[in-house]
Amino acid sequence: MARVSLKDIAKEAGVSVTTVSLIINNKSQNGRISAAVVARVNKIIKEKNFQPNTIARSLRTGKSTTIGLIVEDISNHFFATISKTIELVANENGYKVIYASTDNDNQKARELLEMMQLQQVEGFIITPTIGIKADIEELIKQEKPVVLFDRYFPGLPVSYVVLDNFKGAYDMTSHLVKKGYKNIAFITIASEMNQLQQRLNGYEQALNDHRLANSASLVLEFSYDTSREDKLKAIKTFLQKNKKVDALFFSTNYLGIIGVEYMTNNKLTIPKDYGFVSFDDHELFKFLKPAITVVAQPIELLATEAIDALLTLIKKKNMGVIQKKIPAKLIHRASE
Amino acid sequence: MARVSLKDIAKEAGVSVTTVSLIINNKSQNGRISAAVVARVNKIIKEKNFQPNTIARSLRTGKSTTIGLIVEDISNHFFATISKTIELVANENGYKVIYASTDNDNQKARELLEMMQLQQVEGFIITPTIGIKADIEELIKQEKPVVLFDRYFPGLPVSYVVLDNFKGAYDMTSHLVKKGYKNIAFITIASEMNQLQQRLNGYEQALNDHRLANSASLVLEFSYDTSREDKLKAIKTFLQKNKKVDALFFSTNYLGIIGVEYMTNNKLTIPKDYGFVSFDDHELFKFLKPAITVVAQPIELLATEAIDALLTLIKKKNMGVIQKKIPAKLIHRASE
DNA sequence: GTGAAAGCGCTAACAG
DNA sequence: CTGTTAGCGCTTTCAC
Repeated sequence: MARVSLKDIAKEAGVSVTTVSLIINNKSQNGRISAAVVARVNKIIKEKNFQPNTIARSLRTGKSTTIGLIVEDISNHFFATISKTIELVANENGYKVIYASTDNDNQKARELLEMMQLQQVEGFIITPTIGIKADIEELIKQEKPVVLFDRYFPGLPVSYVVLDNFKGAYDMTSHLVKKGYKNIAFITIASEMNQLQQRLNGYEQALNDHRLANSASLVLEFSYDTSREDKLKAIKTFLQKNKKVDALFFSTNYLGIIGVEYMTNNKLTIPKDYGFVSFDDHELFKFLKPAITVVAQPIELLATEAIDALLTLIKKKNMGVIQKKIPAKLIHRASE
Repeated sequence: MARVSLKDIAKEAGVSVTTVSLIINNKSQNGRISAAVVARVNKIIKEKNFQPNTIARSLRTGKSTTIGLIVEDISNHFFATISKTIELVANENGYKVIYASTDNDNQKARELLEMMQLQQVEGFIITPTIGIKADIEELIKQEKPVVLFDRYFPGLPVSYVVLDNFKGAYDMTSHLVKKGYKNIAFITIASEMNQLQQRLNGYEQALNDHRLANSASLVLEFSYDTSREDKLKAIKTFLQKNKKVDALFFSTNYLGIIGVEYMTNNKLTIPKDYGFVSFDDHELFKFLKPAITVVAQPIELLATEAIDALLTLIKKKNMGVIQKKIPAKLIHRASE
């Protein structure tokens, strides 16, 4: 059951390899090849179960029909779901996807980029780490199709598909204000990554627009590597110092989960003691009683926008720049 | 900045392509090439930033250094985590991985298999659906390295790495018996998939061995597509009919979660009203008060065993069969 | 309408 | 120690 090659088919059919190649690539159109030959060749292809060798074809055409997907962490629900959609759409369009996780490590990100270029991927979808800006610029210079995902480098003329973090935080904060909360605390991570920064901005802007005091003390910032226990303690201290706080807005779901833990530990109830909302949805938030109101990312949409953008970049060689901010979705439940 | 080829390097260095090829493949060993030449060529390679074209190499050698990973659903935490480890180990060994999800659909599984063969993957790790047994057999006949994952076809001489579901359920049930529970209910899905079947078997065997009545009525079986609401109702009916039940053993985590919901809805407390354990761990189980005791899958271990198995199958052409059942891990928390 | 032949970039006999 | 050369399987130009 050795692999049959195009040549075998040609021999069997008594035609040249050219003819067979034209037929399998549907270039037999405009009457180039006689219908009879097409039929005969196709029959033999079926019989012998011939499948063109993708690698040879790639070598010849210079296209690998492979795209590279680099995410922060594929084992994370958000990225896993994203990947699934991307893979699906890519497959539908005849592309394979090879993927890898950076774990937010610049060095690893760079290595992965290199590995994928070696593999001659035709384009990239990348969740960039802070340190690979230069590498991305290099990619662009080489006219490789690239779309950044989840975060981007403001100012860089590179395509991206990200959530509109500012507006998401802005809307949720406004919602809280309208509900009557007067002292909304924002609990976040101090991060160079612009998504979190923009969530903070959205929160502050909303407070300003509603003429509520935007005292810095209502923002609690952790550093990235603060332990769970320390966060719990910090929340306690923060809340004891700021007794007027009546609502808690967590900037990510894993922070929100710690918040939930704080509430249970201290026998506090939602929303009686504090209005409680979080950025990013999570299984747990739906499950809790009361369920937690969140500003959620439209995961499917983000994924299709990203892969669509990449596919159009690959198709049209004119290398435009596609930059999209996708609106977040407020999901009202019962925690505020 | 056009790609430089091996030929360019050879010309630049004033040597033949063979020499360069030998050098980049580290076959310059046993004194074949003079150290001086090696140094010179390497220098030029660095300068020109030459990277061998993987596709050409694949075409020539017949090896794609790509493996295919087919899981049930990459957006599921279990498979996502598995994938991450597999990808990591594969990369370390110079392999790329292309992946896809079957969503438990036979047709889709078959298409993915075909797509990946087209891509000339060197081996497969597959979470099989019920209906692709024949396709797997075909793969084996063609001597393609294959390792089945998570489930397998008993009797088929195909490599696999799966959890020891029987023993996991057996041990948990025994543990419950030893704790003094007399009427342990087992809540599961009626499925053709042998993992769940074996969990049930483990439960029943343990009861028999401990000479506890194994009346069929202590097993509650849902069909795969029963809705959440219907499951909740069915649990209620079941428990009303079987008042003596004192412990609940759920056969998967998503069933366990519904179980938790049932408990909260009905103001039942764990473990006072019912001892409560589940197969498969979950974020929620760790978080709850009391936290739920589970029999967990050692995810990392399963993944490394699977990729290791595949890699050794690829390496040694003698096509052995590697079949492993990995022991599950009882995680004692406070729910029983 | 169809075929001959070149060549994508690389590896590996084989020759010297 | 190093070079010549024949392909891997396919697409594509050009010729008939």
